[in-house]
Amino acid sequence: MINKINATVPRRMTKQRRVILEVLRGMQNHPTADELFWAVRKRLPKVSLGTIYRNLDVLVRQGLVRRLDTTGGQARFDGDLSLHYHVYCLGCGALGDVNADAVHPLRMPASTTPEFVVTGYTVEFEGYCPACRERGNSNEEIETREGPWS
Amino acid sequence: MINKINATVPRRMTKQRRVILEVLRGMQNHPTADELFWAVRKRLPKVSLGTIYRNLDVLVRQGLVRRLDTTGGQARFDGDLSLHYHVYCLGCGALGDVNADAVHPLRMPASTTPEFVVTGYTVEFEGYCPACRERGNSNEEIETREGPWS
DNA sequence: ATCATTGCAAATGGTTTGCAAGACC
DNA sequence: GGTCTTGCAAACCATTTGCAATGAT
Repeated sequence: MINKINATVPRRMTKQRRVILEVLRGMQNHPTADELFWAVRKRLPKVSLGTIYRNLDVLVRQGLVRRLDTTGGQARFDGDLSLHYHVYCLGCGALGDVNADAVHPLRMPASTTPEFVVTGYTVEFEGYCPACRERGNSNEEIETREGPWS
Repeated sequence: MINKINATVPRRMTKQRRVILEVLRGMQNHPTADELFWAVRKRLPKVSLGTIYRNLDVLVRQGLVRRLDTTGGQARFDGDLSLHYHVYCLGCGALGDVNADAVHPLRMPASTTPEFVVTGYTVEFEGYCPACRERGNSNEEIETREGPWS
């Protein structure tokens, strides 16, 4: 979906790179780099976290992996390249998937302050995952919002 | 816009807290904690960065300040509580404002995977600010996206 | 043979926290 | 006066980076 790639992307395929991609594709949890690290370690007991980060960066630049800069600090990674959105769990930080056709596309705003060239947008839904929904309904209070927010 | 607040929020008003809020309200740049720190330092030469962070946290919990978890890692803060959205500059990380009525409200998705209770959403536009637009058009290539993305 | 890539460890950078002294109500 | 808050510094945590050794083409 990215039309132009600015720099040359490494193409060499190492064992680590291949396994990282395979393991990521086999997970549906949108793992953090650290979660992926431990998953990959089961197959390559000597991989280092730095290798995970470096390869994720390469794979993102190759367009084989999506980096999700979700709420909550840690980046998450997605091997599913199809267009879809995500729901962030306000209770535990878990991510869920939202089908693309459930979301009406937004028009680019005609003007901004100051005047940006607007080229795209990001949408992230939020709410509570099945587990946190139960916890939330019993002990804690769930914040609800009256309208859209940013 | 938040209906329930879960914990007791400190109410004591210190000089630092007041000045931090005043300075933030006087800025339109959506400063990072560090930028705000230096701005506040001009008035309170002895404030520490920790105090900035602690007070921003309190002010956010009091509902007097919005924390913006934008792309790019660093949190940014907004003293403007009115409903509006933001544009992120892919070139330099600057933030601009998008008027609320330029954005058609989204419906909450009926179902997600797994089944979340969806309570809200976040929208962030992206593009290039006036300064980076010039730079981008000359030297570097600007990535454009065919459709919405998340 | 060349040069990207690895593992390791140290460095980075934003944010948080422990603590004793000081300020608010 | 009691407790919240401050300044300072150290701690934290996710991520990045320098380097000599290793691996892919």
